[in-house]
Amino acid sequence: MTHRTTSQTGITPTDAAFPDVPEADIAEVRATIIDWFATAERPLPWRDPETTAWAVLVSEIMSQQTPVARVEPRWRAWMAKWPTPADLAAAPTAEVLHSWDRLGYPRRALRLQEAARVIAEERDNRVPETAAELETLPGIGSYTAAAVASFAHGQRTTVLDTNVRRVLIRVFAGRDRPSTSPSRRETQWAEQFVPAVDHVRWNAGVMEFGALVCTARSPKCDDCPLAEVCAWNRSGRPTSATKPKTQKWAGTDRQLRGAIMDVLKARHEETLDEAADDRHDGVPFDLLTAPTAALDEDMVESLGTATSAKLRRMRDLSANAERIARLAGDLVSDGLAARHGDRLSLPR
DNA sequence: AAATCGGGGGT
DNA sequence: ACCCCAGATTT
Repeated sequence: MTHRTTSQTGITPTDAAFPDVPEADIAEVRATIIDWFATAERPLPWRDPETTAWAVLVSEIMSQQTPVARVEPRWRAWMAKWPTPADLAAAPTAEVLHSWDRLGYPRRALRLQEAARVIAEERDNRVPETAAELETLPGIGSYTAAAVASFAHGQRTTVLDTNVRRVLIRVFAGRDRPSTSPSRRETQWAEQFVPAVDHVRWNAGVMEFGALVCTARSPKCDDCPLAEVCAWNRSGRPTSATKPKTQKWAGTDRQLRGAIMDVLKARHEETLDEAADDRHDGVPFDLLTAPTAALDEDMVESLGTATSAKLRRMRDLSANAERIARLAGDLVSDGLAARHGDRLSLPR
């Protein structure tokens, strides 16, 4: 017998991992979440009706893998400095990275500026409105594209971040946490929960609910308005297998790059100071007096895909890069250099 | 599918 | 110490 259960549309096949859900349950959860959101919503500045689409986009990029509470002050300063895509597009990359400071994943700052340049130069400084168009921009994947299309443009999209995935998996599938990354099947499954109307408030509300109530670590099930409907709660909140261990920090490429960034950002500040004083005559060229343009290249080189092999290449090919590598090595000498001699080869 | 990419704060 | 955070991109 081959009869598989199908959803009411007859289009989406289902399995035990992503089961069919009665329409009555979906309706109840939608209403509960939207009502809860109306009373519990955090007053995040990018939710202000006056906020531009570009400002929403910036908030989403900054929020990738970064707690919203940490993003908020940084977003305010960033938007005050570069209010439009054209403003960011015209900024020196060194200044962009310096302003990004320690938000983490500095490659996001580079992609954001690349996206700003595309929008400014090819799209008349206007943020695309559809998720498909947004996803063609650098640094914008499926989540960010859906979020910007929904929150900035009111489009009906399926916003599937870590919060939404956790809520849906618990409430409708009875498991404690989603897989590492969403499958195509999961995305299709999640689409059915997005209502035809109020989809923006659903998207924002279910995300907020995951951030404030249905949290990963200590979910507030005792005070949860979905406790009676939630499949996970009803089945006793079983826990699944442990996730793979998180990557080490000490002694890795990431730590070295962080040290390099610290050096370069400090030198960048000194460069700006000296430029203001107009007294860098006769000072030999080194990292302390390198012009901003040179720092641009070096800072970019030290980011993202710069592997330890690449750093070795930098040291060999560029006198300036050699100084950077040496400075970075000095900075972490107690850790990396001590364990690996004078090489910048690092453990994985 | 698995690796890689930062940094900080909560537990 | 370990886990998690409004993920994206490369291998």
